[in-house]
Amino acid sequence: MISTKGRYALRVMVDLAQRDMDGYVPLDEIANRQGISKKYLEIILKTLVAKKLLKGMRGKNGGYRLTRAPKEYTVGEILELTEGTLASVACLRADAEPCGRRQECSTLPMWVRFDRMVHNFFYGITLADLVEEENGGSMGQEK
Amino acid sequence: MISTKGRYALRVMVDLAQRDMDGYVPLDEIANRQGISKKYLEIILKTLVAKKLLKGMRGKNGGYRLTRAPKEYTVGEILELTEGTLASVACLRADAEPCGRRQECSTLPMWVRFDRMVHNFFYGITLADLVEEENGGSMGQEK
DNA sequence: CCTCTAACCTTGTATTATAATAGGTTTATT
DNA sequence: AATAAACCTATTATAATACAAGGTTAGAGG
Repeated sequence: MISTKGRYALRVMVDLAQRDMDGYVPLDEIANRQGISKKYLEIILKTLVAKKLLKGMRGKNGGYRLTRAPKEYTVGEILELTEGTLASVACLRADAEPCGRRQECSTLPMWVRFDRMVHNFFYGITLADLVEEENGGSMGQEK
Repeated sequence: MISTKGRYALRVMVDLAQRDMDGYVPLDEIANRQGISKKYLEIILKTLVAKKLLKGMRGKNGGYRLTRAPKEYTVGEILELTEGTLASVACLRADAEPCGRRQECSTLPMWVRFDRMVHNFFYGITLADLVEEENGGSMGQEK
């Protein structure tokens, strides 16, 4: 399950993508609009700033803004960053200790296929897609 | 992330599917073969027995066995049962309290699509598929 | 009938993650 | 100088995960 961390991060990114690029949007405003705890959001945004997905500006007229165009962000990178990993099982995490049952595991091939599918799904969607979708665009080609 | 509960359950089910249908396989044997804590497995198998995916038999020559043919089990039902839900986000769980932001949520449509994809993936694989896969069968049509 | 085996049942517990809250410090702007 | 807002450090309540311990019940075989 994707936790609130990743989901909130995504919603904030879409929120920022919707209010243009010029000017900073203060956390207070985002938190109120999205109905998310201000203090909790602060923690989440700190990560996004650290990883350069957002730029933070202090003082009056300060706030946060995107560092790239919406279509240059994939949902995958945002989730992976905030959730720590997108891996569906522990043994497929990047930091996993090698599993001795790799060769004989009856389920590993399935998990690998699943992981690939998930990765392709999330890395195939950009922030711009989500903004459009909300504006009534029929983003996708269900498959 | 799928926890050990679901992953172990799956591995046990495949294990049982491999040792034919006649006779019961004791937990001790499964736990040793799979390298899983016996006591923890007990808890997991209890659920599977309660939901009639397995039959348990006490006493000498007792153990566990499948109640159906391997191809009559989907991976989806096994995971959903042991994990509690397959939903990728809290607001899509069956027991979720209705979210007031449903209409305006910029990410919900994406989560719905993702959920559908995950559901189709896991409900499209049977125990029999996993057994074959392990025996060198090239189960699938990568897409 | 007695013993053994193995499922079943109840309880406890260490560790970790989640989802925050509280309060102080620094840096821009007016 | 005052104010706004990001930034930083620490704490915490709740829940889930992944077990472990020990006792109870029900079949099978001698």
